[in-house]
This record gives sequence, structure tokens and C-alpha cells, in this order.
Amino acid sequence: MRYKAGLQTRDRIIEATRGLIAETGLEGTTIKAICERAGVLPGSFYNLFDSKEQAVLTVVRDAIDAVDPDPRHQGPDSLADLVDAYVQFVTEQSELARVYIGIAVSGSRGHPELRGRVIRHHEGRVARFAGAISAEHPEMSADDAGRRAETLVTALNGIALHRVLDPDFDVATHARSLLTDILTLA
Amino acid sequence: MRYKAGLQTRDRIIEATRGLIAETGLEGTTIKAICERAGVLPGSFYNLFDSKEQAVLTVVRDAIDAVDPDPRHQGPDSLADLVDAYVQFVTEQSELARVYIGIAVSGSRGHPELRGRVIRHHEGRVARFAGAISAEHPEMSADDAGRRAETLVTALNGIALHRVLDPDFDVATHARSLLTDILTLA
DNA sequence: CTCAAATTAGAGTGAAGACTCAAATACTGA
DNA sequence: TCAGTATTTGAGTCTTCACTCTAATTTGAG
Repeated sequence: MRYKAGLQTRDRIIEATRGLIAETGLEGTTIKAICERAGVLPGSFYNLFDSKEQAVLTVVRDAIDAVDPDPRHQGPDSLADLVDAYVQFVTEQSELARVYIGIAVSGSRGHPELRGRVIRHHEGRVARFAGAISAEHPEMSADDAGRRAETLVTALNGIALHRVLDPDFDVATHARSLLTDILTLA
Repeated sequence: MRYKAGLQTRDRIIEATRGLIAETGLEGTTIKAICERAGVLPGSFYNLFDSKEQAVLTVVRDAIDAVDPDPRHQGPDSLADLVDAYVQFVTEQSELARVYIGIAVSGSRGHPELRGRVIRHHEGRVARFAGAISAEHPEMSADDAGRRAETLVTALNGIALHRVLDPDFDVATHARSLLTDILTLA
């Protein structure tokens, strides 16, 4: 992979793999299908990847990262921004969202590394949401903020899950309702 | 399947299939694996089922039904009861919960019947939750109750999803928090 | 008890899967 | 330009899958 032809081919293979995982799941993601979609022959595939698994894991890792595009950014996000970012991810990158949810359920089996990665990622997101909640509701205890953050993030994943099932599901509206409900104080 | 030996064998096959789907996903659910786990040979399997798919679909339909064990019961459920029932399902029948969530994501592809079934089932659940909310909060508009019910059910599925990832996740606590938050009026 | 039907045994089939390899071709640094 | 490496080709291997088939065994109604 030193010539640009190789890099381009690699990109096409990754793209084809991502599309197939999103559209047909791991079941339909065969070497044959990947190669056809990428316009490549098996030999080329194996010149660039050690195994099918390697290509799949690359796609999955990208999907996990895409959920939260800027994890290092420590700035003071508003809660609404965080929620909107997730809504945008779920609706605009629905392929990756599908991969993310799918892998969270089934793909983590046999891949403890992925499971750990998803869980750690989730914890990071909860922390960020908790920070935003605390900032906007200084009167709330840290414990309470953390609990609400965890509930909120988990529930948002539920919304994403449902959207995978029903493409017409109104993600934005429900996400905002959720936010309002969870932060309405008695 | 007229002799009791056949019925027992059928039960063992279904049980084995359910366990395999939950533990290894559809990927690891092969005829060989099912037969080994059930203590049966392929010939017996195909004497009782037309195809592997038939056995899998049987398990999946059971899982969907188990989410809401008594859908006809029109009595005045309390919201807390409904939530508790789901918590109980998720924690005590985690195998079926895994199957349900897994199928919601990937298994519905290529099986429009299943997708429709899951969505209809979801709508039924939302209606039931909405009824309970309205009963407990007569001052709330029907629209508002419906919206909150949809958010609640979807968020509960998110909790179930997370529990599939992390067996230590405290489903009961989060489900109750969610209920409180969503029904706290400004 | 008996016999037809149900069930089980277990080797075998064809298709499809992931992956390999040696030869041909394309690319690029020197 | 050209030598050497990267890339592509495409037929081929080996494994596993779902599923079949025939013969043997078990069941239970009459």
C-alpha cells in the first residue's frame, strides 16, 4: 500500500464494506459481495487486508468514533448541542448509526475489544452530558446530574434503535421531548 | 409430530436454538450447533422443521410475544406495573431480550413480516403506556400522554439495549428514574 | 400383539464461504 | 528509461453450511 492506486482501492473496499454492513448486516457482507461492490477481485482484497474481519473491524471502529466526532473537545457544550449532534449523526449518517447499533447488540460477541470500546465510549459520552447538565443546572447534585445523563444517553440510544427499525421515526422531535422531560424539575 | 417423543425433541430444538441465538447471534446458530446442543441429528431436525429459518422464526416470535406477555388484558395497568413488567422481562429473560433487540436491529432485514410485527407490537405497547399515563394524569392532553408514552417505551428499549452490552447495568434503577423524569410535570 | 406411521440415525450432496497463489501488469523512484 | 516493488488477476483450495435420503428403530392405536 505504497502507491496511490492501493489507497484508492482500500477506500473503495472500506466504503463497500460499510454500505453492505448497513444494508444487509454482517450476514450479507461476504468477500464476494464486497469485491463486486468495490469493483475488485479477491486477490486485491487480500493484498490490502489480512482478513475480512480486519475490514469489518475498521468500519466498526469508524462507526463508533463517528457517534461522537470530537471527544477531546473539552469546551462547554450546551446540552442541546450534544443532543442535536447525536440527532444529526443518527439521521444523516444512518449507515454508520446502523452499524453502531448493530454491533452494540451482536457484533460485540466474540470481540471483547469492541465491547469494551463501546462501553468506554458510552461512559465518556455520559460524562460529557453530565458536565453539560451540571453547567446548566448548578443547583443539581453531581450524582443527580450523572444519573440523568446516563438515563438521557441510554434513552437516546433507544431512539436510534427505533429509527433503525422505522426510518420514518421522528428522531429530532423525540430527542428534544426527551431532553425536556428529563430536565424538567419538579 | 404426533408422538410425544417428537414433541419433546421439538422443545429441545427450540430451546437450543433460543440459547444459541442469544449467546452467539444468528451467525453461530448453525444446524450442526443446534443439533449438538439439542442432542439430535440433522435428520431428526428436518423431520420436525422444514428449514433452519422456521426454527429461528419460531424463537423470534416467542421473544416478541414475551416482551408483553398479556397484550389482551385490557385492565387498568398502573404505569409502574408496566415498567416493572418490562424490567422483569429484560433481567429475568435476558436470552429472549437479546433475541428481541438483536432481531429489531438486523434480523428484520429480509423478513418484512418480522419488522412489521415488531413495529406493530411497539405501537400496541405505546398505546397501553399512553392509557396508563392518561389515567394517572387526567389533566394531561391525550397528545402529550401519547408523546410521553412513545418516548418512555423507546427509552426503555434503550435501557434494554444497554443491558445487552453491559450485564451489570442497573436496569431497574434506570427504568424507575426514567419513569420519574418523564412524568415530572413542570 | 401387531403393524403402520412417526421418529431417529448418520453418511452424503451441492452450494457458498473465506482465503491462497503464481503469473501478469502497473506504478514510481532513481 | 528501467529495475524493483506494488498491485491486480482469476482460477483454485479447503472448509462449512443447509439440507437430503434410506435404512433402522421406536411408538401407540386397535
